[in-house]
Amino acid sequence: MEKIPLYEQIKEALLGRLASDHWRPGKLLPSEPKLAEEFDVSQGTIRRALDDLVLQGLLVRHQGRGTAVTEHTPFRFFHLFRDDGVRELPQSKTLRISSNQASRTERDSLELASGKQVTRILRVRYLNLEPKIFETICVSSDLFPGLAKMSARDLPNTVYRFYEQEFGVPIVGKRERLRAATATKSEARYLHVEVGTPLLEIECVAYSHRAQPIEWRISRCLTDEHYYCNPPESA
Amino acid sequence: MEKIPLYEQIKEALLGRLASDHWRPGKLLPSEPKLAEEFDVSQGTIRRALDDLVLQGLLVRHQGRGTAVTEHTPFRFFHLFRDDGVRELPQSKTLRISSNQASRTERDSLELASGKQVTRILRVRYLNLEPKIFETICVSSDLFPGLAKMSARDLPNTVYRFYEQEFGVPIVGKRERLRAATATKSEARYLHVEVGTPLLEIECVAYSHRAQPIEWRISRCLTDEHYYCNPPESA
DNA sequence: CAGTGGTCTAGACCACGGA
DNA sequence: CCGTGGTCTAGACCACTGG
Repeated sequence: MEKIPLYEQIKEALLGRLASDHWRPGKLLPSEPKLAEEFDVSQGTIRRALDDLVLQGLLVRHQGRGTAVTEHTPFRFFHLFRDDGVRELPQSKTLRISSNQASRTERDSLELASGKQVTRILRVRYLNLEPKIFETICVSSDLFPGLAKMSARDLPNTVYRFYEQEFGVPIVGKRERLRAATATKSEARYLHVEVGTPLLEIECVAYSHRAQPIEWRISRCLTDEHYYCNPPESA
Repeated sequence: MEKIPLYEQIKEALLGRLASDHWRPGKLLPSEPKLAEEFDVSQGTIRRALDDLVLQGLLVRHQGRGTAVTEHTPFRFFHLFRDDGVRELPQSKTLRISSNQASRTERDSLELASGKQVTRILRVRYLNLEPKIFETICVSSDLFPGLAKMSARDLPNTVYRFYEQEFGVPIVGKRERLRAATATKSEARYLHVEVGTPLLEIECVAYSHRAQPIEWRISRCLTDEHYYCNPPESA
């Protein structure tokens, strides 16, 4: 019936260990010969599986050292660049954390059953000390218990690392949809611009292993001094 | 001194043949054993080189048939989707083709020496019969001789295929920068909207083999019924 | 130095496509 | 049916990292 290649099965098995906190980011995996022995396949087959995961960005190889779980750099999923090409680390100020029943759109994006609760985060992000991004984040309350009761003050700048360390939920990919929009009254106030100023709207679903949607986010960005780049530049 | 892997050298050699019109899109390459014999390496090394080129999107494999040069689908580099997720083929109306000395920005984007000539194309693109994109295209006149003297009527809908077939210049990759903007008076007229309507600006450099920049393009898009997607969806 | 991943080989068997 | 690419093996040698 099934003719799934060995290396695919091994990828699945490794994904399982990555999904559970079996291996933490930065940690070295067993060496290729070890894995080959464990799965009872040749080293070449292990390499094929690892190569795929490296390509997906989940693993990093270092000749002479070993293969490690990728550490999240804050830039990994941040696609805004300053006009001169430099990437800046955004500072975030959380405005509000609240919890409520998921809307239709939220349920669709996060693949939730109707009636489920979501936690929403509202925040402003600063680039070079100026407010540039107005952001709404939405996650399933089930996956992030206690998040709704946190103080806005305690939420870190970059939440993906936080998701992983506090809730054991790794973000490994995302899908973004972009549109042009204009600033609402509230956005205009927070971003220090006039109502109607053009904004770049980034609607984004972040995924964990096996394409499970974790976070739905809408970022509305001032692009007077920055641009969104695809694919991300090296610098 | 040199420690370039064999498969990298082979990739280079194959790229050379792809760049010259040695092999045309859709054409089958020699089989792996043939190539292995020709380059005097093992089949595994050939596979490694081909795998890389497939990953770059230059080649396509078909089990039982062979390895072929990728044919350009009009969608390959078109990232706009209708709100319901469907991709439409844009219709284009060319407004003007002209030739002039390259500006500073154009020289930088296309890596041209100062004083070089460029050919500019101005056009409007339609989605579902409605004008949605106002586009400026800029290419080196040296690479596209005679293009400036063409009639706007004779320019096809999708130019990348045209570049390749008429001028032997294949487009294999691009880099896009996105910003939010507002419609100028001229854009407003062509797109049937009011001045100040928000537009998604896509500034894009298209590359040929070995990262040679070929085309610089600015598309200003109405995103009232469409969105830009990264990464591109399957559908 | 021992152990890691990086490259390369020579072979095997299988799944698929076309004549 | 043969030739194609797809998977898998077992082993070689090299380059790099760390102690």
